Parts: sequence; structure tokens; C-alpha cells
Amino acid sequence: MGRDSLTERELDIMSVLWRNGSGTVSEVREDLADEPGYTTVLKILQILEEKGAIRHETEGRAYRYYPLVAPEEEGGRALTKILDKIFHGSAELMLARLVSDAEISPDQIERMRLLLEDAASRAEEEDR
Amino acid sequence: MGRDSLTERELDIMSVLWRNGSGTVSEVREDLADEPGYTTVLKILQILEEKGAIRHETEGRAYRYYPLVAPEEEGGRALTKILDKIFHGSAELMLARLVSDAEISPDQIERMRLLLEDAASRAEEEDR
DNA sequence: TCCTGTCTACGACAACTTTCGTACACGGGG
DNA sequence: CCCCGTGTACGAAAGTTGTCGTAGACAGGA
Repeated sequence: MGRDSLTERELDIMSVLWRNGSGTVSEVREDLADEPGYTTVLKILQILEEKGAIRHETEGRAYRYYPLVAPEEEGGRALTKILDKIFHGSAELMLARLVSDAEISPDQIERMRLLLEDAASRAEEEDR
Repeated sequence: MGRDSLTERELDIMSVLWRNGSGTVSEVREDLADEPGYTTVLKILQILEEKGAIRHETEGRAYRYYPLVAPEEEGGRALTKILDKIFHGSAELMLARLVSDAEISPDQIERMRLLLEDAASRAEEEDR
């Protein structure tokens, strides 16, 4: 299972698999910004499989790898870690930083606002 | 400067320094959940100093360490990384996961919503 | 003065990560 | 049948991280 946290390189590769749904060694390699050696990519895929983050099926003479861990799951872990260790539990401070740092479209901001509205009203619901 | 990203242990220690403002080796050590050996903590502090994330002043016979990198700065880096690599740029998906995963008080949700309202109206302002 | 406790400096060492070289399998074309 | 291209398997090697043992400085009390 996805207990062990992912290293930098492993995350790079998971990112490709999440984006594309699956990938062979060559496909993944081509999508990496710096295109490491073929066997390097293979090695990391094998490690990820060992860690239980992905699995493979045979496709012709090659392997096709599929994510077993959902990005939201890994993202949740990463976010709570940052929230605790860097922002000491202040989700607003964290959100403020996100809004100021990342380039987020007004459109997206609006949808995020609606999301929070929903969350708020759902919490109210629960109160009764 | 704070270019190199922080490892797990380094982040643990930065977290203590951010929370307390500063700390000696012993102080930091006492605040770590698992209290590693004294020299272990010292070593990581020396590495953090080498990386430019902290500095020290002499205090009596001991050193007192101070953060040089602000938590928001490090947090911004970490958040954009997660946004890009895990949520592929979708800040809403990321926020949704945060809200569902971390325990956030209704109070905090409301303040976050206001924050987004402000951000939205400021963006509108800019349009004119 | 000498011992003891508290501190930093230095370096060893194991574990893990990342990289890749080399070997081996195997199907298809000549 | 033999070779070539495209795969995986295996393991070496270098770099990084995390841990700590040991040494040495130094102040304060007996």
C-alpha cells in the first residue's frame, strides 16, 4: 500500500502516470522534463511497484504501468503535512499563500469560493 | 539561499524553529516528537545553516539558531509543487481535498471564503 | 587544581535514492 | 539461422540523508 512517502523522482514519475492514466517505460521517459536514461526510469518504476504505488500488465513485449494510488490520496497526505509542519494548522494562511503564489484564474477562484460556501452550509446542516 | 528543498527531518526541525522563533540544540531536540540523539539534531542544524535556511548566534556557551527562510516562502514552494505534480494545476481539486482531509473549523472555512471573495474582487479591480 | 557537565566539531557508517552499465530474452527481417 | 532492435533484470557506484560515537573546549564547583 501507499504507506511510504514518495521521493522527488518517484513523484515526477507518478505525476506522468496520473496525467496519462498509464505508461510504458518509454512513454514515461519521454514525458519527463530531463529524460533520464531508459534503465533509470525502469528502476524507479520497479521501486514504485515494490512500494505498492503502481502495478504493471504485459503489453506485447513491454510492461504497461498503472497507478494504484490516486493523486487525491497522495495529495491529501502532502497537504496535511504542509498544513501541520509549515503553516501550523492555519488553513487560511495556507490558502492565502496559495492564492498569492500560484497563478490561479479568476474563474478558478470563483469555483473555489463556491466550494467553500457548500462546505460551510453542509457544516451548518450537521449542527442541527 | 533557500534553493534546495528540505528533507523530512530538516522540515521537522524548521517547523520547531518557525513555531518558537528560535532555539538551541537542546530546545529543538526537546520539541521533536521522537527526541533523536543530541548530536543528530546538531548535525541537521549545521546542514540547514549550510543550506542557508537558518543562522546562529552565540548565547553563552551555546548557539541559538534562527530561521532565515520564512514559513510562507517554503510553504509557497511546497504548495506549487503539489499543485503542479499531483493536482495538475487544478487549485479547486486541491482545495476540495484539503477541506475533506484536514479538519478545518467552520470558522476557518468562513475566513477562507472571505479571503477568496477579496481575491476575486481585487482581480476584477485590475480588469478596469 | 582537577573533575564534571554542557557544548560544538569532526568523521564514520548504514540506509536510501538516483543513475546507469551490462547481461540476457525474444521476435522479426534478411 | 543469425543479427538487430526493443524490452526487462540485475547489480554496481555515487550522492544524500540520518544517526551517532568520540574528541576536545571550557566554565564552575569541590
